[in-house]
Amino acid sequence: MSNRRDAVHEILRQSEGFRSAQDVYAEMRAEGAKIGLTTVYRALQALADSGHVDTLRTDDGESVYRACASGDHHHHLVCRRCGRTVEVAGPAVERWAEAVGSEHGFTGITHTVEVFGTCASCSSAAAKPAGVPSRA
Amino acid sequence: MSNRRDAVHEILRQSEGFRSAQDVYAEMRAEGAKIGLTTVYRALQALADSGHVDTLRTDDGESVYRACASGDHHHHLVCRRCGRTVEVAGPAVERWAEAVGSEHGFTGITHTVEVFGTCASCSSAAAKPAGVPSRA
DNA sequence: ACGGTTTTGACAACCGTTTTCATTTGCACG
DNA sequence: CGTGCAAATGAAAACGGTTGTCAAAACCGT
Ligand SMILES: [Zn+2]
Ligand SMILES: [Zn+2]
Ligand SMILES: [Zn+2]
Ligand SMILES: [Zn+2]
Repeated sequence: MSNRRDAVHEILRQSEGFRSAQDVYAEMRAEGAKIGLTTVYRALQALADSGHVDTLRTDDGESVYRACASGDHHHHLVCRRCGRTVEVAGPAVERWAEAVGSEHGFTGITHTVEVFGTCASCSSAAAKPAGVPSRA
Repeated sequence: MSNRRDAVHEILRQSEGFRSAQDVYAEMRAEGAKIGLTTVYRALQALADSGHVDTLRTDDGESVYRACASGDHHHHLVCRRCGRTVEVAGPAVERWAEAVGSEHGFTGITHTVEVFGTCASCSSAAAKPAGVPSRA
């Protein structure tokens, strides 16, 4: 439908990790795109609602978004340094969550699972000189 | 050390689920306690830093806190209706997170895991008349 | 071209949280 | 008891991400 929406989606597709709304907005403006911050927020929300992008909250309360390859339910292993993210499936976790829920009489179980760490290139860069910039 | 800090801690101890800073502040004022919102925020942060309370972010970005019985690492199964929370251990999840991390060359693995659902009393109350208030 | 609908975006309002900073409190020492 | 000093407190202002407002702009079928 919306041209803007696709533009935002495209930015996410070209990104390696999760991006914030302001982040995406800044990049689009830098590229000369004529778009408003409000529209970026709306696009991201729409994409998230329609399940086209995954979203999560950073520790400091910022919402970040990512266009994931898999449309199926999955989780994320994200580098806390550079943001690089890999999608991971966790059948074991899915079962565990379901089990622990019903075990206590809870229904309609959902869960949030995120794994953080320092990726190989970042941890090797850390030991030596200054590393590559951040965000991919 | 601080008298205020303990007072805040106490409120959390008496609570069944996670509470927000403003939430705690409101209750303390209602009880006639003379305390400022700033201090509540500081107390909660200190308690969280020292590991005396667990904290997590709600979907709408609010930080909430809870005084948990177990000092060991654990996760939470929280009723999305009334907020009632039960602490759950998940050795399987711990292992899985660690495995999936190192599998991809990540180090210093940490993780966030929360399980949500509707508790037994809430789901039975939902089917019939109007339910009990919220928060405990 | 034309009315009606949808989308857009500059700007202001929101709201939880953090900072600031002047005041109060707690405590050791004389 | 004073006095001095450092930590704690809290009212109010600043912050920052997000959402709401509303008038202008882009679309679209006719
Ligand atoms: Zn994903
Ligand atoms: Zn899952
Ligand atoms: Zn806990
Ligand atoms: Zn764990």
